[in-house]
Amino acid sequence: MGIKLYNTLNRKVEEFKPLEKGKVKMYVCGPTVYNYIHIGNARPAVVFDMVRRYLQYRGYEVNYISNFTDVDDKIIKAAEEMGEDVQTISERFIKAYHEDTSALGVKEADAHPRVTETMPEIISFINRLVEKGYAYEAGGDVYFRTRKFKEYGKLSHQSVDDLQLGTRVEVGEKKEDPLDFVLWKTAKPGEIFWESPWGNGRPGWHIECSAMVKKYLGDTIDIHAGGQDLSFPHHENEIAQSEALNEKPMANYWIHNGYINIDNEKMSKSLGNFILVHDIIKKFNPEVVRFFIVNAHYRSPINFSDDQLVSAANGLERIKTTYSNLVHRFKKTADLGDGEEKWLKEINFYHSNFIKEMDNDFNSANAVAAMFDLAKTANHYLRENHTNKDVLENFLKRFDEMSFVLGIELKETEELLDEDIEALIQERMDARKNRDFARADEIRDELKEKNIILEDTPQGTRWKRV
RNA sequence: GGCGGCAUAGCCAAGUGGUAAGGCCAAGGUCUGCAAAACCUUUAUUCACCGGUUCGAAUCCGGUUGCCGCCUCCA
Repeated sequence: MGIKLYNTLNRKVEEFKPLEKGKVKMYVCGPTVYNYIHIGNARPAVVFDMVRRYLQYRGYEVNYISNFTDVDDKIIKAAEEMGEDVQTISERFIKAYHEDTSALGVKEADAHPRVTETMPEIISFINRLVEKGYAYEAGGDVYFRTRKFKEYGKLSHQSVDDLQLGTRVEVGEKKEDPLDFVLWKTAKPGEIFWESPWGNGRPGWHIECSAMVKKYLGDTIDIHAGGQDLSFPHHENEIAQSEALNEKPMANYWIHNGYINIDNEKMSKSLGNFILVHDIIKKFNPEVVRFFIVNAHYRSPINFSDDQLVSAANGLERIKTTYSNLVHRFKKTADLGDGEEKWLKEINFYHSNFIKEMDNDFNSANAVAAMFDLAKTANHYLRENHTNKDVLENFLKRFDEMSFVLGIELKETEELLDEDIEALIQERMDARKNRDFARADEIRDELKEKNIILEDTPQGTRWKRV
């Protein structure tokens, strides 16, 4: 049994077969950097990071590329408004992007190419499209001749004639056909520009991804990913550009994540109903935000609200508590418990459920359910008077694997107690032995004020910071 | 107008032909010196509605209603 995934190209769940055995070439469309990212932008970063982690966990070597659009109309506009130059703006928000996504447990891509650093490849790409007759220059702009690419619409399953009905034709348009889209835009006076065979200008939005994919991964890649709203026109245009030039499929699998909604409406900048990652992680632990995201299937729309995050926080806390209880017990256990086989079998059962669910189009919602099942089983085991180190270790190992794939850290940061606090815990233990519960409770309250929670167990008192 | 998605308990969310996962919240109980944590029990005879196919449907087909998205920048 291998990995299956839903391919937007044919709207079917198919078996994943990489181009090269054991290797995956993956490209994820990244952000235009003119603002902090909101939760909706964070979703693809998180879910495709999870996809990558899972592929790695399943033994694939993943080459993962994600771009930054660091020059385009919106950044130029933002630069004008803020009275700064384009590069200052994009640098600032690239840095912010890395801070926000890394807080959410997203690992860096193998490369984060930027438009401004890919200019020669972009220009050469356009040039070759012009040579092949797929593109034409018009008044300093260069356009892609959409109708010439016969398979246009194959990703979004639209026919060019239906598309045309919805296309707005602007006054003064230089295009031969309303469906044509821009590859190179001539610079207006005062705007940032690069020199090209067609005069000073900058690339259109779609061409960068085609050029970057070719540069970093080659003509055909395994997985191309992005938000659902990119499937048209962005990904459709990428396909047209790349396949017109390379005459090979651009990607074998196209995967798209669903939206994050607020009150059942798409979170978007224009509606003004967005929540910045930057802000929400001041209110909630970032891993709670990540847990909330992976708790749903990546293609389902999810509604975002504080209540949902509270619910996610409580659920995550349960798993983390179980994990630290396992660690505590592991440290205290020296004896051997009975019935290893039975427990190992259960651990194995839930672990293979986890794999089975992730194999099935990365169904992390069910994978998380398997993790909860494992937690329940672990809690059952922890009620045993005698535990076996081997069994405890197996629980921990499986939790570690799941936590790697989902990108949720279960390990507590090792913080040593101050000597004073250590002494207080010891004093309380003595007081309890002497049945001086008033003093014992006093100490517990005192520590609670310092955000240290004590829990008494047959194996001694364990503590945690909250 | 074209293309597509969704509707499952108080809330969230899996399940796409075999008799409703999981989480949160709530109530009761067990354990505990008291707590905490945990465990147990209870919580949808039912999956928007109406028909149909089938031995059998939340799942397939037809229709109805409501909500959402893409077709223009958007993750």
